Amino acid sequence: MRISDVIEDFIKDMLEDDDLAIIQRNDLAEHFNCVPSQINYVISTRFTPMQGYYVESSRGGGGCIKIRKVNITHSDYIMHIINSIGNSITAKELEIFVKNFLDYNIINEKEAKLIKAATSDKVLTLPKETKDEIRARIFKNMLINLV
Amino acid sequence: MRISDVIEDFIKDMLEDDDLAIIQRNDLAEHFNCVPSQINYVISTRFTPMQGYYVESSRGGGGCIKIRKVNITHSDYIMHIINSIGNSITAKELEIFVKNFLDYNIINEKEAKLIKAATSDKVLTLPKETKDEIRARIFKNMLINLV
DNA sequence: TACTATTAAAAGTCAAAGAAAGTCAAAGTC
DNA sequence: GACTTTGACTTTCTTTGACTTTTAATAGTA
Repeated sequence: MRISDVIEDFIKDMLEDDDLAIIQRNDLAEHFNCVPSQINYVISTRFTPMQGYYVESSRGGGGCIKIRKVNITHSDYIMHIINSIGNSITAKELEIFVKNFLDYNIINEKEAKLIKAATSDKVLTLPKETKDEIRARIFKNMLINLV
Repeated sequence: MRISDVIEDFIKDMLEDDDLAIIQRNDLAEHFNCVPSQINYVISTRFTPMQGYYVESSRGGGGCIKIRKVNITHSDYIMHIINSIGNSITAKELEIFVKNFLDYNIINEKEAKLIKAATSDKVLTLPKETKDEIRARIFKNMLINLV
């Protein structure tokens, strides 16, 4: 079994007990006898937002990595939408999605406002193509966090 | 838990009871078994005016440090923050603001998540400078929509 | 008593050392 | 060829401590 898989399982076991796993990168690396950056590798390949995890970390003395499992419930619809969005989206297209979410009570008015605020054309002062790409990234990431 | 966090919590607990906390640097340092300048570090990173605190101090015999929590309305607070943000902000700086909004119940967990999701480094795949600028624009626009 | 000088008790500053985590590309595996 | 492992190097944040500055308290003096 690959070391990455072992570490993955270890963290997932932690998340069984509690839906917040707090690890210290160096300790964990030492525990599994691997280099610290291996932990980064595991996290970046197995604990991505798309896979339903939310990761935070802090450096410096006492620093650590916090991994949360985001609860997947009425999320199938959202996941479906996320998957259907390519790597680029216009403000108009996005608005239609948001309207649908509102209709289906997946989000409330305030959340709708926030999404539009974060993705509006006014705010993303970038060349057209980059703009639509960044907008897609922002939108998807916000949606994942609504799951 | 880091000693800085413990001290931060200790002072914030004091501020729960009364919105003026008076401490003596050396006593506090001794109480937490750290060097006195650690207290300065905590104050300068966690009790800044930007974070809604007002700090006064006096030296010499009987000297002390007084920390006040400044209480303004939510919308004033948000406007104040918006005005204080330049045209560029890092993810870390933004996170501190969001943490404070949460502490003051200006936003809820879900909204905090949305803000972070929309402004995270991972999402804004742009050169450092542009990234911080776009982040500031997104953040401000989201905040305006919270007022 | 009032005024000055001294002392000691605070708090402030700043940079070095230490403790994490992050990045990225080369090397290794399957 | 794609995924994994490794390690050197970077960045960020915290802790520590030596040194500085300010000022209340106290002692000394006219």
